[in-house]
Amino acid sequence: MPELPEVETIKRGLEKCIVEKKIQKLHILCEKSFQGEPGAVEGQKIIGIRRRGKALLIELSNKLTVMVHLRMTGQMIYDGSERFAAGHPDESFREEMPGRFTRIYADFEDGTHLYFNDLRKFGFWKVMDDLDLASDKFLNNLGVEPWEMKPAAFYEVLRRHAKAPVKAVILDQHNIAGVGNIYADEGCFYAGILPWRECGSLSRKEADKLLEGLCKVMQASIDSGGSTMKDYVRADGTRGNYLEKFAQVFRREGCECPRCGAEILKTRTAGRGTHYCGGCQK
DNA sequence: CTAGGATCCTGTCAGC
DNA sequence: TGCTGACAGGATCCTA
Repeated sequence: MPELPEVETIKRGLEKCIVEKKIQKLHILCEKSFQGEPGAVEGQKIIGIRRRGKALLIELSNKLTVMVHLRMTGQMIYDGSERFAAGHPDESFREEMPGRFTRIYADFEDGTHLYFNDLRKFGFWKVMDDLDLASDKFLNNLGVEPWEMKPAAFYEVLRRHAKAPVKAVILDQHNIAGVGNIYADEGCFYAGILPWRECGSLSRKEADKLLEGLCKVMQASIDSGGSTMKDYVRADGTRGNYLEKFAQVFRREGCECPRCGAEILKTRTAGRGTHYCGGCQK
């Protein structure tokens, strides 16, 4: 599940691989995954890559931007002298490209390729001009990046959604950008808060700690992006390891809590699998 | 305005 | 073995 740190990792990886390269041809293998005219992209040079929340924005020499959203199972794979892949952590990036799950791919002028794989077809590429960008609903309604969120503003958000569970509110991209299921659980664990607590029941101190936790777990994951990337790049297909390295509760049900030793449990909150420690989260 | 559930898609896995 | 249903979880849409 690509969340903010995974998308940032892709951005940093692709910056080194595809900036300054010219797109020769774009292959659309799944119509649903691509919005726009492939012809508007072909012949263009990639001049920069930005990220906003979980969205990747690839800027082209003709002023158009390709917005890429990986949703749940998207992967970006660059195949040059070596292979860089990041996004949804499964093994399909090791396969021959284009593969079973390749929905779009680009041929660069220098003979290298960029593949977009997406098992469940929820992700997309969308060609946009300045007007589209300025009026885009997703981008316009997106909350601020976690590290730009002021503690007072975060507390305000929680007051506004006083009856909703904490986890639902931090997952909502309108409230804060980039948090997904993994970092929502990890942030709640950091703050010692049960994810289904009503937002209105949090003290200012708890709210501050939650915001701090979200920033810290995501920053730690971004900082390890280099090693994650390296793992993905290897031809032997070793899996990226941010979950093993950093997750305290996510997919750890049945394990011992690293903080208090109680058992990590799993339940459902806000319609999602939710991992928590019954011992030290209140 | 908010809260909560259904929806989109496809592969994997548990249970019979 | 082969079927069925639950599950995965980002964002949008719909209803109350």
